[in-house]
Amino acid sequence: MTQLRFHNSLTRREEEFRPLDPAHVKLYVCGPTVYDLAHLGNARPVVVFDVLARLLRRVFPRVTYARNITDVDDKINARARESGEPISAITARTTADFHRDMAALGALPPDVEPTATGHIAEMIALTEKLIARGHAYAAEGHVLFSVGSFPDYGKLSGRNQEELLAGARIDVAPYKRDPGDFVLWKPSDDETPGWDSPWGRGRPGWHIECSAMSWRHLGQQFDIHGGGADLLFPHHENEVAQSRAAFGTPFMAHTWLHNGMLLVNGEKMSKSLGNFLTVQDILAQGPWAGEAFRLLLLRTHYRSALDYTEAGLIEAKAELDDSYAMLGRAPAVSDTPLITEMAEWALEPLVDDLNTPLAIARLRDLRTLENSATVGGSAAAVLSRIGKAWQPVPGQAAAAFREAAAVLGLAQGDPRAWLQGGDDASAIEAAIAARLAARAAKNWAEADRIRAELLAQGVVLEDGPGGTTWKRA
RNA sequence: GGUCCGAUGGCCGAGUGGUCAGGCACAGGUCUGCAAAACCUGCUACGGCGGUUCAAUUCCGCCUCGGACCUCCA
Repeated sequence: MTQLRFHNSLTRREEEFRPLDPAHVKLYVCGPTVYDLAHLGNARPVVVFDVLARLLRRVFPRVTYARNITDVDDKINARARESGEPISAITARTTADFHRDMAALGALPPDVEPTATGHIAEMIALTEKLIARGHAYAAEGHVLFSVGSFPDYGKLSGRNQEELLAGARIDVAPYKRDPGDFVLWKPSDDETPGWDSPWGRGRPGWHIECSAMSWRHLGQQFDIHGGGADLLFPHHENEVAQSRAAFGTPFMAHTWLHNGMLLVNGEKMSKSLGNFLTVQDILAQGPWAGEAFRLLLLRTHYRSALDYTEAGLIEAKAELDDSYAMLGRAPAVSDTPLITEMAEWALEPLVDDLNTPLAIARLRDLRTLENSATVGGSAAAVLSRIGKAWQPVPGQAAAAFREAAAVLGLAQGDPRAWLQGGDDASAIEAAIAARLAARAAKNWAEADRIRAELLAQGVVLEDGPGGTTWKRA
């Protein structure tokens, strides 16, 4: 079995991944708070952990991937007050938008997608456990987690409690015993969503929901917990404290993975800064944009910061154009050990902390191998560089490319649809036929005029030995 | 102020104690009626200063710059 390695935020080291149960791997990722359209930064963990889930499914017999929907939150309440739109309408619409946007980025749905409002009972149960074990206390209608009761608090984010307080930009609520204590449950007035609880009508704090939902769907302890690096503290730190303190366990998730931030113009994209681009903004650029953005995300290692640029998106599109063109040329072939070997080679970098940039580079090598086989040329340079003696016949490297790219969720579409999709193409075909006639008559001026005319319409012609093909620019 | 991360060629972006990343752009070539596409070739980089070492872009220290986090944040 393939040995995966991940950089574990908990230990700050790369380590071998050993599932608690190799027959059933469990993954939890923090999902969106549904009050507004997903921005580019929201998309990064979705795409990154989608690749992780695909990889895990390839390696292990069973994987459960849980990603929550946070549908109770004060930002949602605030949005409802501003707009007058009912909360349930906001969350339902935003959830649907989220699903649509993530599907456009090629992200498969998680196996389970629990909602916070669907797990109020579990949150209350967890809070009761924490009170019973002396890790939480009720005060003025609130229930607070007592960080002083949990010695390991700060271990995940690598800080001690004194440090946390030193530069804290917070007003400490008077009912807190310790400034670091955080809310598990808080009271709701009549205008605010609330549920009956042992502490009166109220609503959960932010962090408790993930502890409750991961517990319900994955158990007290599970393999991997993922999310954005900005969630490391306080969100994940608090989750760990809640879950471990409630269950008396030595860890919550064994491995913690955090994706780096997506920047725009060198600055973190965030709703509070107002400098965010939505996934919709990207998708509006064309039917190619979702997959191009996915490729853009995966061309940078998940733990690094990624500075989004328009030029990068265009470059990603061009790369997909080339890949689909290659796939479109390649003949269909039956499976062979060589195809499997080439695909495995391309995917090999993923086992080392999800090195998608290197896997993509290898995909490009497979593309070159295919092109040299089908279009013509020498594969010697590539084979020499990668130290392989492969001699694929036309179609084989393309098949390996497809198989490997599937794990990245890329290049799975119909090449013809990618290159020639859009409006009715009959006029283009007619123009090409007219040009072929002109060429046959050696009327180069007319042939070139037609070609220029099509180019002005965004149609690029390519004359090959098998005839003239075209694609939209 | 505290904690952490990063700095690679015109741009993007892997990786490594000593032989190659890769892509884009650019230049030349093969092919083509000319192009385009494809293939080939070139473009020999690792922020600064010290240290360890036979050898440092890679390890260590300091510095500079950038970014993230310090209870809204993916």
